Amino acid sequence: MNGFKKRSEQKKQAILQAALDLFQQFGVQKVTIAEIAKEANVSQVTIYNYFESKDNLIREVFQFYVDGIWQEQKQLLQSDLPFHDKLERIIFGKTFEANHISERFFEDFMKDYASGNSYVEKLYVEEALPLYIEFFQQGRKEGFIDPTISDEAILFYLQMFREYMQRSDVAEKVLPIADELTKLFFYGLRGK
Amino acid sequence: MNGFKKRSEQKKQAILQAALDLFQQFGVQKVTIAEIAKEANVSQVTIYNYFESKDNLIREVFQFYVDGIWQEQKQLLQSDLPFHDKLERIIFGKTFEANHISERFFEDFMKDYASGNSYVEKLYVEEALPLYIEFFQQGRKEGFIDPTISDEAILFYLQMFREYMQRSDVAEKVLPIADELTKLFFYGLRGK
Amino acid sequence: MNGFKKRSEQKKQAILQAALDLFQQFGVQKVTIAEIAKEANVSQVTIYNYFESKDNLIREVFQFYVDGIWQEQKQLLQSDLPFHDKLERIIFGKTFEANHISERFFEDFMKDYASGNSYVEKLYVEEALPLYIEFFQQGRKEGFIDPTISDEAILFYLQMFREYMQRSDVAEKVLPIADELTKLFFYGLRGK
Amino acid sequence: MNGFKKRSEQKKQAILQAALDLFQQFGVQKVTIAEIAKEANVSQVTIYNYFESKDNLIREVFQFYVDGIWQEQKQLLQSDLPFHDKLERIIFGKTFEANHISERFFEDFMKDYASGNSYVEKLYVEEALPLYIEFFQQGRKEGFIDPTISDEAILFYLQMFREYMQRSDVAEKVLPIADELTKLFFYGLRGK
DNA sequence: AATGAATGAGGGTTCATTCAT
DNA sequence: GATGAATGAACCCTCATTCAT
Repeated sequence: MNGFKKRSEQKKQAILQAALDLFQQFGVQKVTIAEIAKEANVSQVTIYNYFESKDNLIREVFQFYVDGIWQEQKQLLQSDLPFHDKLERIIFGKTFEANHISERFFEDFMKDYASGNSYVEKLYVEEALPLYIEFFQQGRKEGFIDPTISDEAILFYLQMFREYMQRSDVAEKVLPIADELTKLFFYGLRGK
Repeated sequence: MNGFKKRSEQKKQAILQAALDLFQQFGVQKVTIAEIAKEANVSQVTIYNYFESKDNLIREVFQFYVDGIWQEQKQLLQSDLPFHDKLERIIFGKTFEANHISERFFEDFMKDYASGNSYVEKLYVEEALPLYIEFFQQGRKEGFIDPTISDEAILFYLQMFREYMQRSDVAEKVLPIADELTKLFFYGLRGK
Repeated sequence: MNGFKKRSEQKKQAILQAALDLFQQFGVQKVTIAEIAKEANVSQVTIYNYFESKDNLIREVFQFYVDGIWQEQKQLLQSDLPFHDKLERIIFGKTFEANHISERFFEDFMKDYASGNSYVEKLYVEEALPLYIEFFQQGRKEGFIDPTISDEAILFYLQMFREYMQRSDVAEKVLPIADELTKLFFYGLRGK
Repeated sequence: MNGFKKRSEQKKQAILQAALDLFQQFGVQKVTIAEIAKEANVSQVTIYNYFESKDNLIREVFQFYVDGIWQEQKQLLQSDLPFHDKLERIIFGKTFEANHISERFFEDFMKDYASGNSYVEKLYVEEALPLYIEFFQQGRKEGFIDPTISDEAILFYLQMFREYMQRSDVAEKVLPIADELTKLFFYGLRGK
C-alpha cells in the first residue's frame, strides 16, 4: 500500500469512527455531516468523496460497527474459557466498563435501513450462528443448559439479556444486582 | 365542562393521538408538525396554541402514552387473576395481538428527554412500584418466586422480558418459542 | 375572492414575474431561488409553498410566459388590421421597443423541459394554429401569399423570422435593415 | 514538434473535443469539469493545467468550435460549385445528416461570454466577411440576388436561415418542407 | 507534467416556528 | 380560538478549484 492509499484509508477510518461515536451519542438523525466532518478533521466534501451520501455513510458505519462487535464476540467464543465465564462476559459485556455507551445506534439503523442489509444477515448466518450453536453444545455437555430447550430459544434468551444490559438507560441499575441477575439467568424466577 | 372546553379537549386528544401514532410508526425525529396537523385535522398553529413547541408536544405525548400503558397494567395487576396468568400477560402483553406496533417511541423519548420527566418518575414511584411489589408478594406466597431474590432484581428481570418482547424487530420471533421462553423465565437456563 | 386569496394571488404573480425577468436576463440555470425570492420580496420558503420545487417553478413560469405572449399575438391576429400590417407586427414584434429582452428563456426551457409540456402543445394546436391558418387565408385572399405554398411552410417561415428577430444578440442589427428584410420576406433573395 | 509536445497537444485536443461534445449535448452550465475529465480520460487538474479555469476552457472550446465550423464553410465557399448549390448547402448544412446535434452551445456562449470574444470578431471581419461578400457578388452576377439588397441584409437573411435550420427543436420539421423553404428563400412569401 | 485527494462557497430544500387575519 | 401564509435557520449535497505527491 503506497502513501496515498495509506493516508486515504486512515481518513476513511477516522470518518467511520467519528460518525459511529456521534451516532451512538446523539442518534443517527440528529448528527449532521458537518459535525462528523469536524469530529474527523476533514471537510464535508471528503465524506461525500468516500461515502457518496449520508444514507450510504450510515450503512457503512453500521457494518464497521457490527464488524467491531463481532470481532470481540468471536474472540471470546473461540477462547478456551469455561462455559460459565464465557456466558457472564457475553451477558454483561462492557457493562462493567466505565465508557459504556448507548447501543441505540443499532436500533436506529435496524428501524430505517433494515431492508437489504444482507451484510449483517450473511455475517450472522454464516459466521455467528455456527459459533453460538457450538457454544451451546459446550454448555449442554457441561450441564449448564436444560437439554429440552432449543437453540433458537437459548439464543433469544441470551441476546435479550445481552442487549438489555447494554441499554444506556438501564446499565447503571445492573451493577448492584448483577449477582441476582446471574442467578435468575441460570435458575429463573423460581430459583433452584 | 362546557361545550367550548369539551370541543377544545377533543382537539387536544386528537392531536395527542395523531402524534403518538406517527411517532410510533416513524420515530420522533422524522415526524413533522405539519404531518401531525394533517393527521389530526387541525392547523399547525393550533398545535402551537395547545403545546407551545414540538419538544413540549413530545413530552405531553409521552405522558399520554405512559398513562395509557399504565392504565392497562394497573387494571391487570389489580385484577384477581392467578399470579401465573398475570405474569404471562405482563410479559407477552400485546405481542400476541395482530396490530402490534413498535415501542421505539419509548426509547426515543428516554434518550433525548430523559432529564426532567418527573412525571413518569412520580407515577412510577407512587403508583406502579407499590402495585408491583404487592404483586411480587402474591407471587412469593404462591410459591412462584425464589424468596432470596430482591424486589429490585425481579422488577428488572420482569421489565427486561416485557420490553424485549415488545421490540418490533423481535416480536415476530417470539411466537414460535413462547412456551420455551416461559419455561426459561421460571426455571432459567438450567431448567428444573 | 377574499383578502387572503387576493394577497396570495398577488404574491404568486409577483414571484412568477420576478422569476421570468431573471430567467430571461440570466438564463434558467444561473438564477437561484434566493435571487428570485429577493426580487419578489418574499422568503425562499414562500416560493416553495407555492411551487414546490425549482423545476416546477420553471414550468409554471414558462406557462405564464407563453400565456403572455399568446395573449398579445391573439389580440393582434383577431384585430381588423390589414394583412400586411399584421404581418409586420408579428415579425418585428417588440423588436422596436426599447426594453427588448432575450427570448433565450424559451430555448432554455424547450431544451430541458420539452418532454411533457402538454400545456404549450395544447394551446398551440387548439388555439394558435387555427388562428394562424385563418390568417393565412386572409393573406391568400388579399394576394400576399403564393398559393402554392402550404400552411406548414408558411408557419415555419413566419416563425423563423419572428423568433430570429427576437434573439437578443441579433435585435440591434435588425433596425437599420428592417425595410430590406421586409422586402426579402415578401420577395425573397431574387426580388421582384 | 517533439514527442512531449505532441502528446501534450493530443491531450489538449482530447479535452477540447470532449468538452465540446458535452457542451453541445447538455449545455454549458450543466457540464462539470469532472465529467469533461472523465470523457477525455485525464484528471481534472490536467484540465486546469491547460486551461486555468472553466471560463477559460469555455472560451477556448468556443474558438475550437468556431474554427471547425469555419473550415467547413470556407472550403464550401472557395469551392467552384455553382452559386445555387453553395447556397443550399450553407442553408441546410448538416440538417440532412443523421448525427445532427444542437447548436445551442453557440447561443449559450454568446449570451454569457459575448464581451471580449475578439477572436470570433476578428475571424469574422478579416476572413469570413470578405469571402461572403465575394460569394454574394457571384450570386448577383449569376442573377440570383436582387441587386437592390445590401450585403448586410443578405448576410442577415442567410444566417437567419442557416441558424434556424440548425436549431435542434426545429430540424426535424425542415425535411418535409425543404423544397418549399428553398422556394420561399428565393422568391419570398409572394412567390414568383 | 500529471494525478488522487481535499476543500470553500454556494444551491435547493425542509422544518419548527411566528405573523396577520 | 383557529387558520393560511410566511419565514430564518439549518441540512444535504455539488462544483469549481487547490493541495500534496
